[in-house]
Amino acid sequence: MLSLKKYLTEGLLQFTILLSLIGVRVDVDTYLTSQLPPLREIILGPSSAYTQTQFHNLRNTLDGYGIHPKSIDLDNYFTARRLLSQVRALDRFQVPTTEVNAWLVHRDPEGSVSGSQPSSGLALESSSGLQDVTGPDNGVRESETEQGFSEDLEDLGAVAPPVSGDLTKEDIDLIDILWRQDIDLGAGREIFDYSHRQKEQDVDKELQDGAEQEDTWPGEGAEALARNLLVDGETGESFPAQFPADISSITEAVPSESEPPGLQNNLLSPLLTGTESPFDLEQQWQDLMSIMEMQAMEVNTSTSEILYNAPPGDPLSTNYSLAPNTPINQNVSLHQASLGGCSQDFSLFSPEVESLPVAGSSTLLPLAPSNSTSLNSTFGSTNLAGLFFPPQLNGTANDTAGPELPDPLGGLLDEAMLDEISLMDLAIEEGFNPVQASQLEEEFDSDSGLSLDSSHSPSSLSSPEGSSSSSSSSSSSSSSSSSSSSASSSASSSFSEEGAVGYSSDSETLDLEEAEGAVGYQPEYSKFCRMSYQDPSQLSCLPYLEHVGHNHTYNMAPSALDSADLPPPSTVKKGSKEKQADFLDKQMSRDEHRARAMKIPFTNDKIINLPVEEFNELLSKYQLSEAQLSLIRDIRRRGKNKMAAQNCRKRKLDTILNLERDVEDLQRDKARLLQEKVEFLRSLRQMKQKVQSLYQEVFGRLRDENGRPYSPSQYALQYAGDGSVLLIPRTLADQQARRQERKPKDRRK
DNA sequence: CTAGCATGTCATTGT
DNA sequence: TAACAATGACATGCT
Repeated sequence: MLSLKKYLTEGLLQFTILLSLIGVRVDVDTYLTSQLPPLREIILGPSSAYTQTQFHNLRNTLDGYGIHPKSIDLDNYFTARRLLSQVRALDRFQVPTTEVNAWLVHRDPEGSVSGSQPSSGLALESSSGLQDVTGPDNGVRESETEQGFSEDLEDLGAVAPPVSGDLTKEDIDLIDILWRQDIDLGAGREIFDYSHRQKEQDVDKELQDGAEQEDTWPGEGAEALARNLLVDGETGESFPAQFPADISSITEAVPSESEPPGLQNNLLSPLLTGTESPFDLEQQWQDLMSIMEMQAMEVNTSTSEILYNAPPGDPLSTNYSLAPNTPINQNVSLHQASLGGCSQDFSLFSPEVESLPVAGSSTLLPLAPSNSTSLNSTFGSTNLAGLFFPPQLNGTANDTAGPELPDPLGGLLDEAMLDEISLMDLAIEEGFNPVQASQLEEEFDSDSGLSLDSSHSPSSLSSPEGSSSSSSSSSSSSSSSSSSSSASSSASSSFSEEGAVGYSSDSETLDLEEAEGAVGYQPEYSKFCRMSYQDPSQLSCLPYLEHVGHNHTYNMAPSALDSADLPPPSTVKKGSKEKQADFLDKQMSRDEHRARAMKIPFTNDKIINLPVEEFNELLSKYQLSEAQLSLIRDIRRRGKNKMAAQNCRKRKLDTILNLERDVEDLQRDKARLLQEKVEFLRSLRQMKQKVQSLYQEVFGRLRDENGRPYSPSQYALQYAGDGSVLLIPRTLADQQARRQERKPKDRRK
């Protein structure tokens, strides 16, 4: 199936590429949607399920990773994989590459070379560069999910150098021009065809056109482009072929002049979260497209070889007018900005991203604080710094609060803020990982953001819960956590009790219930097969017990029981009877064998499940030897203990599952609380800022008896407990601040 | 052949 | 105290 899919996909893509190269535009999506639903599914993978399947299939082919044959954990497995990919999608550029490739394929025939070419190259380079930088930075990438991609990157690095000048086909000269422009701009060809290279090893044997590809790298690259157009290199996710249309329209909207260096990079970075999310890939793509369109129309400035080697802060400071409030760290390179921010920063995805269509020039802002590993630096880069840190300590004091204006609130605010920051850092260290943090920040910055509860924490995802419910279905069906175990166990135990109270038919239902509980097949099977099993052996001598069976066949497959049951004993030949007997012997437990050997006149089932009184009564009816009695007692003890062990294990499992669920709930709560905390911190920040501005305003208007303003270095406003404000000398204010600092510390001790 | 797993069994403890 | 449930520990068989 996999090979078929791959073959179809690759073949179709190749065909499309060829058509595109000769100027025929092919809208694959049309064909797929209208004619070949199966193909569409194969190639496009419209649903997340398909995406997952593709993903795993691809993974299997890429690195041989396979799913364990046991399918119990499939749900969790898929969910975990999907979640991992989601989370890690934050620091990856995958779709942009695809997008640009697609554009190239469709753009070439039109002959417009210069206009959008830089943008494509930039996008590609930025994506690859980001990937490269991201790889080592993110520990999460160590997981299997990322291995394939890392390999891709390695391949990308190891790919043969660009073979510019090897052109052998005239009809793709134009493409080569484009590519060389990209190279001039810093984008290597290998960037474009690495995915092809990677796939080439798998596919070329089937494609039979390896020679052509090797001779002409542009064709090869274009093919790779077209492949990327539809099938993602890493996850196997497929993208609708209509993207090229959108992209071409977008690129047409881009001014012919090159774009500012940071634009592409920055433009794409906010999309990272959305583009790879398998939830609604197409929708997100459209969002992406709209954003890109807006940016492309708004920004029409200079070119961009700086994209990769951009001087730190250059794009930020030169091409964009930054809002005074926006956190900008000009020491941050673009690479780091996009990457580090994704993985580590709270404010990478700040409201500016959300409002990007409105203010496209501010899209770079979120990138700024990427170097900061804590809120400390992030805050420090804002004009709030004056509030949070004493001016004398904050070298990058903001404009509003000059160094000559000491902060009277410094003592209180600083400590409070530092505590908060340390708490935040602690929270991060405690497991609220940077990705979560950044997403959390993003979320509370934008109301429309994904809910942390539903997407950020793997354990807190709603879908995983749904899938994990399969594993915990038993627990979920049995009411709440602590009571569930007892409930589930009481289900089986109650049956046994019922069976014990009233025997005869009840005991049979008891068996059936147990059997059902143990393996989950229909009780009738065991019931009947027990009877037939007993026939040939001891029941022949004790025909009146024929209707009584034992329940030690609970783990027998129903089909086997059924087949053993079906042939009527009278019509079966002796050979088959012997076989049946052997089969019976094999199916019988040790105690049953012993009981048979000891000529115990009743079944183990009775021995085990009869109430004590009836059991004793039964024993009294027969003249049994001491050995027989001992064996019967052992059988009863072992049988009861066996059921008890089963119940115990079931209970244990339920407990574990419930604990697992509780952990998930707690993690969800933790994430929610952290989110609330961030929101509180934010509001606190705003309030402090307000207070600070008010303070400055009031202080600035104060005049001494001579009409001169008070020096902020000598005087400070002191807030009294009754709400009044006093103007006191700075030294006094500092002393009071120190006292207030000490007090809480002393309390802590 | 070994590891891991499921299940049975025993010993012990608590009810 | 008898009966039994619960459970840890170990044995056994299977994959």
